[in-house]
Amino acid sequence: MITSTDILRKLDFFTEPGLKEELAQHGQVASFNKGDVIVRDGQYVKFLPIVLKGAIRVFQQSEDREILLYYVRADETCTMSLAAAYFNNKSTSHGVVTEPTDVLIFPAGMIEQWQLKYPSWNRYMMQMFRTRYDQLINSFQGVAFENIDTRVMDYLKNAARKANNQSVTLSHQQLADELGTTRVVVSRILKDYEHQNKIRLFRGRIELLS
Amino acid sequence: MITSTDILRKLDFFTEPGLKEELAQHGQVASFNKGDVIVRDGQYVKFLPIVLKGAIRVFQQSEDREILLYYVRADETCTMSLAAAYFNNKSTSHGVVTEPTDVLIFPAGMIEQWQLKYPSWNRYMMQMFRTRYDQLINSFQGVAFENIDTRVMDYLKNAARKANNQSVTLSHQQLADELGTTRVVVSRILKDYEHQNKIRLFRGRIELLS
DNA sequence: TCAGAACGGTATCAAAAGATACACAAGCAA
DNA sequence: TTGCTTGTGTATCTTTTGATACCGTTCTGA
Repeated sequence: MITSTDILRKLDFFTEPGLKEELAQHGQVASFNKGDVIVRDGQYVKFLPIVLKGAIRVFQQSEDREILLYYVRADETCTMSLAAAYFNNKSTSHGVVTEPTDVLIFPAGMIEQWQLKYPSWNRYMMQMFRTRYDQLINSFQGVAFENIDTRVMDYLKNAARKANNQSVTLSHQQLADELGTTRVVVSRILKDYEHQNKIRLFRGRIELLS
Repeated sequence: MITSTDILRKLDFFTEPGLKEELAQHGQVASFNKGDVIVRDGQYVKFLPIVLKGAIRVFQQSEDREILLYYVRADETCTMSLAAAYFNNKSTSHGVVTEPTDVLIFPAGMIEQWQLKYPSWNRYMMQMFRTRYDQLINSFQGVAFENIDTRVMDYLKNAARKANNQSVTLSHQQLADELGTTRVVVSRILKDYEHQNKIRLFRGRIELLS
């Protein structure tokens, strides 16, 4: 079980003691399992989450297509929720937990109060907005200018680097979803890469060579 | 000539008298002409601009391609500059004036101070971040899921609506740049639309019918 | 152990969009 | 006027990607 002491130790980029106290006081820890839906399109956002452990996949959906915005990982918050909560708007995206996840949630109203009191809170928000925006630009650049084979390889290398492991556990379908294309296309490209000895394919797993 | 009184009257979503005073005190009005470069990739951002009149085109460039992020128009600020200024980073994008433009600029350092003093300043920043992010998602959706012919028509309708005019002054090349494609493709599509009696083409001008 | 789901391989076809090339017209400056 | 630049029309060809269909394999739960 996570205690408030843990929280204070963990979120140490919040430097003001007062802010830490408020985080512990107004915040509540909630745990979720893979598949749990944290935010839904059309729902009002009353609480802002900061992920302590795990990951939330945030995406938008329109008919059959979906567009991946970002993952919220440890120490991060969801800027879509932040904006929606701040303006008391409905969410325009979905947030789904992809692995066992602990989240610190607190009432939307705190956001505005903390802005006026705690510089490190402002830094945090600015940092989050900037990171998300950069990420989105990156994805955009990818979709606009790179061929899918390149994007597949970029994704794999990135995933391998993050996991610190040459082996990426992922099905072709999942990979297709991440890149906004179809399974057949991904399978085709992966097979090519395998023939070029750049990767090796297993069921549900892709291994990077070199 | 724009006076400080003008500024106070214009930016009336800044509700605190103190903030208005500071805007007038620390801010300077600068005028630019079409083609002037306000921000350059790689440059440090020491001043934050708020556009009073006109428009700045903000985009990123990589080799031959460019990606349009947004236009900064009256009452708006450039979130890329805002983030860069706040963190004392170099800019990663270009800002070019596309029509005669007046800008209120003030030192980057004010941003953090105002966050702690003026709620309406915080609202303003949040609003800008949200708007830019939504716009980028929209463009992304377009590029990812719409065919170019649809995007061309969307762009034209949008431009016509904004200008409150069925006639859009724009060359095929410019339109191609906005959409991140090539002139030939745009010409082809426009010709099709003309044959379908949806538009009429002139040199440097496109007229929407219906 | 058996059925069904999830996973992956592959072939065929079609559509979308980029690349290239060339022609001509309109506008502009010397 | 002449020559240069900008804008536009159009044809041809190729590449990339998506759509569809069908197959076998592996895994999992009843």
